[in-house]
Amino acid sequence: MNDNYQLLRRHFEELVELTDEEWDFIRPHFKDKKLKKRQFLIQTGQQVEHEYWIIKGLLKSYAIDEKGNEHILQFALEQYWVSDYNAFQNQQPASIYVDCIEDSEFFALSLESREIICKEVPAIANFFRLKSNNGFVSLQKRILSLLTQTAEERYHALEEKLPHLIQRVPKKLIAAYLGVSRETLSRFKL
Amino acid sequence: MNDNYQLLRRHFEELVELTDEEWDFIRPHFKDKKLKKRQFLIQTGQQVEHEYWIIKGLLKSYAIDEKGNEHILQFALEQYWVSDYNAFQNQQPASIYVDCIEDSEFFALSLESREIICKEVPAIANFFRLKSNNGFVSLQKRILSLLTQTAEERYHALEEKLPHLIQRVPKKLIAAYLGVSRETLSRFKL
DNA sequence: TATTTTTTGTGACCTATATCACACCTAAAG
DNA sequence: CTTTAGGTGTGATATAGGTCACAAAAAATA
Repeated sequence: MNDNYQLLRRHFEELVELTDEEWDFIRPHFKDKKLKKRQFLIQTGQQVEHEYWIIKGLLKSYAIDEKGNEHILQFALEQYWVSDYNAFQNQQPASIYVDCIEDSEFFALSLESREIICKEVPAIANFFRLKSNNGFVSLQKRILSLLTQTAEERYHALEEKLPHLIQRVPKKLIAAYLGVSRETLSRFKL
Repeated sequence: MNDNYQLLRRHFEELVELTDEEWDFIRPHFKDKKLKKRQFLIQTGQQVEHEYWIIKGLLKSYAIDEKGNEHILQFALEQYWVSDYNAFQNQQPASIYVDCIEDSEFFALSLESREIICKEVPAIANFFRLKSNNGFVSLQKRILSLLTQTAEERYHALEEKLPHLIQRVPKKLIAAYLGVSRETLSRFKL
């Protein structure tokens, strides 16, 4: 339990420095939460009061289109942050789902808590700024991959980037992430 | 000229509050720059020392694939920020191009300047954090549109979001942004 | 104005990927 | 164990969209 907070502190310290006093101030703002496989962290229409840092487990954030097809925005692994950021930041009803692919454990941070710790501890504001910048860059890369690569090339790129993930989740979810049908995905590989 | 700085100040003040002293501190970090149509702001391989706030004009940021096709990441209009953020933040060689679709004018902010003003003026750190969060959310929406919509649906969505833009740039650039060939784009519309 | 370059439309044809249908297999649940 | 629900592979066929080719229109430049 305590170890998990240590993990979180180290996560912050990958990008910024924190004094013990600063850490003591921010630590209580993170609330532990656990969910089992197939349980929802966020559902469309709901208010989104938190963002979550994943201690253990695996989740997916996704939208469902009119035809009922699932389209995955993000696979969220250990040490990742996840939420419906549009809903969270702009305090609007959620427009995506987030649920657990495996039993998972997180730290929940509310919007008020985030604003408080960002205000009181400039290093944390910087952490979130840098984190968000990195997230922005990752999404740009994904957009370029959707614009420039074939589904098969995207599959191989993912295989290279997160080899572990492909073993860990059903192929149909990989397909829903890559933007290709399960059948077509099953026809490439090798 | 002075007016442009006023515009920038107002742009910051859409998200955060600034005192006159804070503004006087940050203002000199923004350097005026102008380019004409077809000139490059950033080219692949170059070091990227600045991000830019657009006072006037229109630019595109894009990648070129092996077949020589252009894929547009962003159209950057007045009041938008643009750079190769991966290259800028991680101080790596640029992997995209940014050039002017129209004669343009910007304020350039160096990475050092950004870090200085973020450190000295917490409101500015917050501004960039919020801005980056919003950018992240926009890119997520674009990814979802690429995953869930047909090219024609994406065209109509863009038409609705930025009607003005469609008049302002050649259709082949709209096609390069939507991820569709110019011929196919020319076949929908109405 | 004349001339070159860029943009746009449209036909003919091709290809990646979607969809539907079914069989098999594996893993969880009773 | 046995049963049920997911997960996976593969054929047959349909379709959105790509590619190539050419001509007309519009815009930039001389």
